[in-house]
Amino acid sequence: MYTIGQISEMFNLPISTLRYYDMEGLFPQMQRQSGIRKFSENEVEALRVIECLKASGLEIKDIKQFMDWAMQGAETYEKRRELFEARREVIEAEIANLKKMLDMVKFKCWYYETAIKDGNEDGISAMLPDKLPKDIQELYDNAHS
Amino acid sequence: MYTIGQISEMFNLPISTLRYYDMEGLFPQMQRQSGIRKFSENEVEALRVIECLKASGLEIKDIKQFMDWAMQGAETYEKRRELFEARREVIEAEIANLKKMLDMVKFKCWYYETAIKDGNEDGISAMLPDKLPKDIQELYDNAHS
DNA sequence: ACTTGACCTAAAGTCAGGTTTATGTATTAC
DNA sequence: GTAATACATAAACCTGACTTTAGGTCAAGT
Repeated sequence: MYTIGQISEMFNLPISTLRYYDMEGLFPQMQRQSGIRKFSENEVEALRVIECLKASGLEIKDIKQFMDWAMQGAETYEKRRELFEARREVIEAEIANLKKMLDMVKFKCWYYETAIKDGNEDGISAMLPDKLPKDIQELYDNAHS
Repeated sequence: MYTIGQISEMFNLPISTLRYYDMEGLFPQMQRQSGIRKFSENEVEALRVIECLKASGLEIKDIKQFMDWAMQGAETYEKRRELFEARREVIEAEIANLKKMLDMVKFKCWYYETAIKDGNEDGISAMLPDKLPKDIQELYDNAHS
């Protein structure tokens, strides 16, 4: 069992955020001891799920919906499975997009390194759009596709 | 040269968002023809950079800062290089985090598939935390590390 | 001529996701 | 006994990133 302060340190989240999540109903199982929140393994796991659903772009109210389903037991297994299947696709798409963004960023790193070396962007401009060094060309093409 | 409507379709962004970006100073080079915005290749590339910096978590005002640097020419190459190096680290960290979240989501997909098959969560509970099927155990361990 | 559609601005409005403030309680440290 | 620390609540406040509204210009089609 943990206090809100301990959980705040464990997850590196402000106490105010944890209380806000609680108010929004994200810890439907949480117990209290004379008014004080008691976070158990149950809530720790809930927080891991919250972070994961948040990372997938889900809104707080939809995370609450999931918590509500979890309280309803076996009859909502299918809904919960569908939710995670959908989040899986969203996260996979997001990773793919970030990889593309990363290639753009890597290209720009090379771009400015080269501009610093040359003192100007003229040499680079002359190589655009398809006469870049092979590995850089790949980054550029991927970032501009 | 493109109109705001064409750019809106190209990037799948609302016209209002493009005008908002312009108001925030993200297209410092943009020309106008009797009041009407003319997006050139320059602005198209700016927008690609905007999307990439946004994806890396940069705020609009910091993207404007970058655009201001770009207007100042060669003297800000180093600042711009440092910015992209920093964004690179942020994006790499974000991809790593999303991969972890993805493992949690995959674990949960298996969890509910199994719960649906079994009609309850008892069998799964009995396998936790370290007697899961090998491939699932890997997902679980990664998601809980 | 007049309607339609695409553009324009300035200003107000919206929304999610917290954070801060003001006030109070309960336990521990000296 | 009193000061510090950690907890509590309700309600107000804040921020970033848009979006909507209200009003206007301008060119093309019928």
